[in-house]
Amino acid sequence: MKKFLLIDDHVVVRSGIKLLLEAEFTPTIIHEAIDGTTATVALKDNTYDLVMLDIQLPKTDAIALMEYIHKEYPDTRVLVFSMGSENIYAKRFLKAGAKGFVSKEAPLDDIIKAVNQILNGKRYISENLASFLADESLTNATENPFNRLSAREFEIASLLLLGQTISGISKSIDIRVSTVGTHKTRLFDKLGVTNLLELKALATSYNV
Amino acid sequence: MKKFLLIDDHVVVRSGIKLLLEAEFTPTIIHEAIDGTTATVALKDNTYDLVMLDIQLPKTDAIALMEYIHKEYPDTRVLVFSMGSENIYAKRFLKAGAKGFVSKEAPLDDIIKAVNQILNGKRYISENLASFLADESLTNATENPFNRLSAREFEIASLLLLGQTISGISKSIDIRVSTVGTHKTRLFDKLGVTNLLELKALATSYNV
DNA sequence: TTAATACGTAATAAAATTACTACAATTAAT
DNA sequence: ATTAATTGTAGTAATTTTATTACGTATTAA
Repeated sequence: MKKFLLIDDHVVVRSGIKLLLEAEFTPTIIHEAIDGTTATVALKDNTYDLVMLDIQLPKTDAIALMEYIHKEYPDTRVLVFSMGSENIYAKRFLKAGAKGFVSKEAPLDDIIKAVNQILNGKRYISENLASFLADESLTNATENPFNRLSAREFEIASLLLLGQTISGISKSIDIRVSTVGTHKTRLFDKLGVTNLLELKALATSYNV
Repeated sequence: MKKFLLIDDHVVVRSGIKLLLEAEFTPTIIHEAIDGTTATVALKDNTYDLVMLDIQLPKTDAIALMEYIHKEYPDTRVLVFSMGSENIYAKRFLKAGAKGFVSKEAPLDDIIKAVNQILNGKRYISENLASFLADESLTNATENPFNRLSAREFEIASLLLLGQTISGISKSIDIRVSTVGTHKTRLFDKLGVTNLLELKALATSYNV
C-alpha cells in the first residue's frame, strides 16, 4: 500500500490531490501537512513513498524544507508542484533533491504520470521544463545563477532591476543600444527568465 | 438536489471543491468549466444553485464574466474564490454581483459556511475581508490607488503584472495594440508609476 | 597548444512600445 | 440640464526593443 504526504496550505488543493491519488492507488494512506513544521512532524513518525510539496508555503522556506527532507530521509521521494509555471524555481528544487516538478495547471494525466514515474524510481520533468533545463548540467550548476553572469551582464541586470531602460543604460554606461540588448538577451538566457518581472522575482529570491 | 458549476482552470482545485461539495450536499450535480467560454455554454444549458468562480482564468476576464452572469442570470448566485488574499479584487467582484468572496486558503469550514450561507440567500464575506472593506470605506485618505483604475485599466494592470506583454494582451483580449498602450499609459499615470517594476512594487504593497 | 567557448562589442533589420491625437459614449458634477 | 471629465477605442508616427549576425579577444578545455 502506498503512503503519501501532501504538503500544501490550500485545503481545496489537498482535497483535489487526495482524490486523484485515491482514485489511482486505492487502497492508500494520505497524510496532509500545511507547512514546514507540520510536515517535519509527519515525516518523523512515518515513512512515505512519495511526498508532494507545494513551492509556496506560509512561514516556510520550501527549498530549505526540500533540502531537509533529502538530507534526513534520502529514500523519500519528493514531487514538487507549483501553482504557476515558475520554472525559475524548478532547478533549485531539483538540485535540492526533488525527483520531479509539475505544475498544478498541468493536465490530470501528467500529474498521474509524474507520480507513477517517481514511484517507479524514475524522475519526472515536464517537457516545458526539460527543454529549459536541457543545456545546463544540473550537477555542476553554480549555486546562485547570478554568479554565472559576466561582469557586464551582471551590471546590466542590476540596472534593469533598478528600473532603467535599455536606452537609458546605453547612455549611462556609454555603449551602443544593440550591445546592451545583446547582454540582456544573454543574461536572460543564462537565468532562464523571459521577462523583467521574472528577473525581479529571481533576484529577490536570491537576495540579489 | 443542488446543482453547482465550478469555474477554475486547475484540475486539482476543481477536484478538491467537488469532493467538498459532494461530501456536504449528496446527492448533487456538479459541472465544471475551465474558462469563460466553457462557462457560458454550461450556463446556457443549465440552471445552477451556485456558481463557484475563480478570479484567475486563462483567456478570460473574470470580472467581466461575473458581470455577464449577473446580468444574464440574475438569480444565479456566485461565490468567488481566489488563491491569494487579493482584497482589491474582492470589491470589484462584489460590485459586479458576486454573493460572496472566499480564499482557497480559508479553512474548510469557512468554505462550507460560505456555500451554505449563499444557498440560503445570504451573502458571505470573510472576517478579514469585511474588516478590510470596512476601514477602506471609512478612511478615504488611505484609499487604495488601484481603486481609481477603470475596469479595463485594472484588467490591463493585472495582465501586465502576470508578465504579459502589450502585444500579447492585445491578442488575448482582442483590442488594438494602441488601445492597450493607451490604457497602460493612463493607468501608469493614475498610479504614479513609470515602469513595470514600480507597478509591481506598488501592487505588492497593496496586496493586489 | 590547438580547438572551443565565452565575452564585449556592434550594425542592421524586424518587431514592439510609446507618444500624440482624436472621437464617441458614458459618467459625474454643478 | 448642461458642462466637464472619464472611459474605451484606435490611427499614425516616433522611439525603443529584440533578433540576428558578426568579429576580435580572452579564457578554458582537451
